Parts: sequence; structure tokens; C-alpha cells
Amino acid sequence: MASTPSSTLTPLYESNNIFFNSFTSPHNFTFPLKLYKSSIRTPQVSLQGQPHISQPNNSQNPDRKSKIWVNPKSPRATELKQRSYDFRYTSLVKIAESLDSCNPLKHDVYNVLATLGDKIVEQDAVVTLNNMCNSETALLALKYFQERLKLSKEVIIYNVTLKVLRKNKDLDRAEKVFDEMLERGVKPDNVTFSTIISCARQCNLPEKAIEWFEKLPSFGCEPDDVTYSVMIDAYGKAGNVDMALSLYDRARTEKWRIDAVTFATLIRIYGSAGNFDGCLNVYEEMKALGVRPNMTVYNSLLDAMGRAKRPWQAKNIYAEMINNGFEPSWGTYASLIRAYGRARYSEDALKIYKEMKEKGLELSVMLYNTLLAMCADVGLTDEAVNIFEEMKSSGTCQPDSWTYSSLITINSCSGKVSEAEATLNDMMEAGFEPNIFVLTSLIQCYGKEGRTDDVVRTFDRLSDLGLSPDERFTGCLLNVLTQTAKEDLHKLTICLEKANPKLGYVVKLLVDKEVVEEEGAFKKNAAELLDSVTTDVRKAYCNCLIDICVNLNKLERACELLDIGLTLNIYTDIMSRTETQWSLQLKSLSLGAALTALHIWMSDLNKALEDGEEFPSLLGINTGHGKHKYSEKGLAGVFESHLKELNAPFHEAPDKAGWFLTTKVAATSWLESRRAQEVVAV
DNA sequence: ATAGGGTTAG
Repeated sequence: MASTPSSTLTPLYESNNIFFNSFTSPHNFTFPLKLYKSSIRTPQVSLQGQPHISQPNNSQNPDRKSKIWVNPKSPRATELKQRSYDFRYTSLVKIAESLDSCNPLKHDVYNVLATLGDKIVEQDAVVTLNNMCNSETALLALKYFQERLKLSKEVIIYNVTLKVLRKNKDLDRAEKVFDEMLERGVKPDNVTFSTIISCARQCNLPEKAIEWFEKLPSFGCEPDDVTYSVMIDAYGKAGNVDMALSLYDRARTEKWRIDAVTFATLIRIYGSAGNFDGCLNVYEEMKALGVRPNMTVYNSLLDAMGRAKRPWQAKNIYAEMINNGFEPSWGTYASLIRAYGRARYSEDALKIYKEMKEKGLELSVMLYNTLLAMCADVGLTDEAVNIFEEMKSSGTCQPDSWTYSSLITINSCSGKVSEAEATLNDMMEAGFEPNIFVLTSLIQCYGKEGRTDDVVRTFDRLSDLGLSPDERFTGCLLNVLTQTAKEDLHKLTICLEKANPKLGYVVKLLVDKEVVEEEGAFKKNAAELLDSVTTDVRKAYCNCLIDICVNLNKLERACELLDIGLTLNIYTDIMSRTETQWSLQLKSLSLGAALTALHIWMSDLNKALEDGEEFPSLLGINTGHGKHKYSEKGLAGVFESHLKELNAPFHEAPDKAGWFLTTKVAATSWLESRRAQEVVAV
């Protein structure tokens, strides 16, 4: 075994939080509650009260009994016609509004419609129904028009009625209306089908949508571009990406004009299937076909890049969108906040937040939560407090358990135990039970303060609430062990055993002197354990276990764990060699794991030296810049002093943050002098 | 705006 002075490896108790945050980020958790939309969307603003529409006192008004003859083909005539149509349209919208709020009784509905007078035309029916939201009164209105009008295109008023039913997500009624159409001998067309199909899609019944699409040919209809687009969307929603794409292919070979909306649909499908390059390819293909992107395309792309955790691409697309003269919509901002928030682009996210406020756009709970979770991630305590205050005073949304979780996490991470406890009380007063996320944060919080008994109490609280520990919760507990004094470790080992017996056993082998270990049992069990947990927590578990070893001065065990980590590909590319440089990559390692890796790397260098291998011109250690807000010092800072203690000739590169470099000559002479010392020491 | 697609997501 080589000769790293192990005393320098010992005190790990406070600093390191490099792996800590993989547990505390609320966005890493799968929240078990399904949240529903808090309010129904307000209906469209009516045209009522727009001043330009009727101005009877205006002497310029051409609608007054004017004797001037106007050439019907002149632009002036077109304008007059337009005005008179605008006027008619406005009154029809008002009728539609009255019908929406009227009793669903034949008598009442007919009375409202009687105000239209006797000279109604087919288009009046279309406009009225098209502006309605109430299914029941719409069906009565449909009857009224059927009784009173000679309809030359009856299918159209059926189609607009179907739109009303779709607004209400009422597929049952839509299907009944369809049957009625057939009974009356009205032939459904593509509009009928696309409306019913999108209704089924919006009802979250994509199988139904497919069913309707499949019966389209039996009514003598050939799907057209819009029907394809709707179906592509429905297949995507049903998770049948292959069918969606093959429809797209079919639409393409049948030379349908594929417009921006369809491309946006395709981008959404690729995005929700996790194929983010697919999204970008569709976008390129679209541009190659000469289709100009619209807002939907941009918003879908931004959303996809957010899911892909590629905030820089979101940024580029947004810039392009602005350059092309588009005004960002609510959806644009929401996508950006999510993209930036998840990726911890805090400055960008906060800028968007500011812009939304300036424009008077309301944020949803989800968006507030995204911002708060981001603040928790990067340690923006003051901003989080501000955002929370603004959220409360917005009057439009109430904090939910996610909100409180983030706030508790923020307090916990900045070591504000009593504030965290107070926030938990607020949460319970607001009617939310503490959940696993909150308890996970609290465990971290107490652990960091060395309040082991409170950690144990919080651990027990979880099962009292009828919850069982998940991998993150257990991982946080394990992380607490890396910060706990030796004499308290046994209290936590008991908890660990309850949470995950295998993990408990592995830790016991490290901590408990009385456990008798069979030859190789530690390595075997540790490997089985790490293999049994999901990949997202493996590295964190391994890092923690190594830290515990390092704390307890069990360097051999630490090396065994690192070896397991390398074998299971938990750590990749830690040590690499090119012709010009040999590197040690420590970026995602905890301090203990990094020190262990350094130890192994130095042994390898020694061996290479012994074997007379040629060293490259440069040797480098990359610690990453370690700019994490919650840890006073990143890995870089700790490493710098550690390397000094070892008299190692590595020096931080001025132009490459987080890199410590040395030359062939310096490295060789350093290793040789260490070996000489070793001989003296023996 | 004036018969069919698009969302508000964790």
C-alpha cells in the first residue's frame, strides 16, 4: 500500500456538500400527488363595449340615412359591408353569451333566440353556436335553427355544435349528436371527424380517437391534412409514437400541405418521448420545406429543450424567435422558466420572472414552485423569500405542499433549523401533512447541525405517518452519517437497517467493531447493495460510503468501494490518458471519494514510474470549480490545501478553472522524492 | 374573430 498520510484524510465532518444536493433538489423527486387545474379558464373576452363598432351620433357614420351613392365594388363599399357585418357579429356574440347563461329549457332558449328576429340566415346560426360554451343550451339552439332555417349545409351547424361539446369535453354527447346527424341523413365530413377526434383526445381517450379515425373511410371520407394532424397528436398522446410518425410519413407521401401546427405536434411527440434530437430534426426539416415557424412551434421546442435539460438551446431558440418578430406568450415564458429553472440557470430564470411580472402575467403555482425549487438548488435564499412573498400577495395562487417543501429545503440547506421548523408548522397549519420530501430535508438539516436525536426522531416520524423510506430519503440519512461524530453513529445505523437492511449491514461492517466479518464479505455486500439501488442514487450512495470509510480512517475499504464504483460504471472516466496529458477527473466525486481516487492515481503513477513508462508532458487534476452556494469551499479549495500538504507540484491553472496542472519533470521528481522519504521512514 | 388542429407542463 502506498503512503498517503492518512491523517490528512480524516476530518470530513463539515465541509462537503457536493453530493448532498442530488438528494435535496425537489425537482428530482417524483411527487406522488396528482394536481388538478385550480381554475377553469375564463371564457373569451367578448366584443361587447368595443367603441369603434357602433357610433350612431358620429356625423361621419356612413350607416346613417345617407343619400350618397356608393359604388358597390369600391373599397368604400367593402368597408361598409365589413362594418355592417361587424355589427351583426357583435350582436350574435351577445346572443351566444345570453344563451350560455340561460336555463337549459326550450322556452328560455327560444326566447333569447327570438330577439334575432325573423330574418335569420344560416351564417347567424353558425356564428352564434360557434361562440357558445354551454352544451345543453347549444343543443336547444341547434334545434331552433333547424326548425326555422332552410339549411343548405346542415353539416356545418352540426360541426360547430360539436365544437361546443368539445369545449365541455363531452364525448358522450358528441357521439349522440353524430348519431342524430346520420338519422337526419346529414353526411359527416372531415371537419366532423377531426372535431370528434380532437374531443376524444382532449378527454384523454386517445384509443377512442383512434377508433373514430379508423371508421372515417366507411363514411366515404379520406383524411386530409388537418385530420392527419389531429390524429398524429392523438397517437402521440396515446404513446404510440410509431403510428404518429408513420401517419406523418403518409401525409408527406400523399403530398398534403404540412403546416406549422403539425410540425409543432411532431415536436411535442418527440419531446414527450424523450427524443430531443428528433425535435430539432423535425424543426430543421420544417424549415427546409419552407414552412415558417409559428408560436406553437417555438413553444414546443422551448418546452422540449427544457425537458432535455439543454437550457442553452432553449436560449438560442428564444433569441431566434424574438429575432423573427414574435412576441413571447405565457407558454413561452413558462417553458423558459422551466428550462432555466431545472438547469439552474438562475439569472436567466429570474430575468424571465421579472419580465412576466412587468407584463402583468400571472404565474401558476407550478411556475412559482419551479422558481422556488431552483432557488433551493442554488442557494438563493433571499430571492426565494421574495418570490414566496410575491406569490402570497399575488392573490391568485395558494402555496401547496411543493411550495412548502422547497422553502423547508432552503432553510434546511442554509442551516436555519428553527426557520425550517417554523415553515413546517406553517405547512401543517395550511392543511398539509409533512411529506417524505419535507422529512428528507429536515433530516439533512438536523444532520448538518449534529442533532442526531432529532434525525432519529424525524426518521421515526416517517413511519408514523404511514410512509416508508425511499432511496433518496435513505440516501440523505446515509449522508448524515458522513457528518456525524463516531460515538453517535450507532444510533443512525439502527435507522439505516430499518430503511434498507443490506445498506445497514454494509455500514455496520464499517462502524461496528463487534460485527464479525467473513473474508470478503464487505466488498461482496457493498457491490450487491450498489447494484440493487437505482442508477440515480448509486453514485451518491457510493460517495457517502467512501466518505464514511475515510472518516473512520479505513482507507482500504474506501479503495474497495472506489473499485466497485469503477467496475459498476458508477464512476466513469476518472482516470484517463492521452499522449500529451494524463488526467484525474474528480468532478462528481465527494471529497472522500476524490481523495481516495487521488490516492489510487498516485499509486498508478508510482507504478508507471517504476516500470519506466514515459510520462506525458502534462499531468492534470480536475476538481471542477465547485461553486456550490451551500458549501463554503468547493472541492477545489479543499484540494488545493491537500495538494500543498503532500508537497505536490500541481498548481491551479489560471485559464482553466478547477484544473490543477503539473509538468512531466515536476511530477517525476516529486514522486521520486516521496519514494526516497518512504525508504527513510521504513 | 366569421365551421376543423395548438394547452397549463412537475
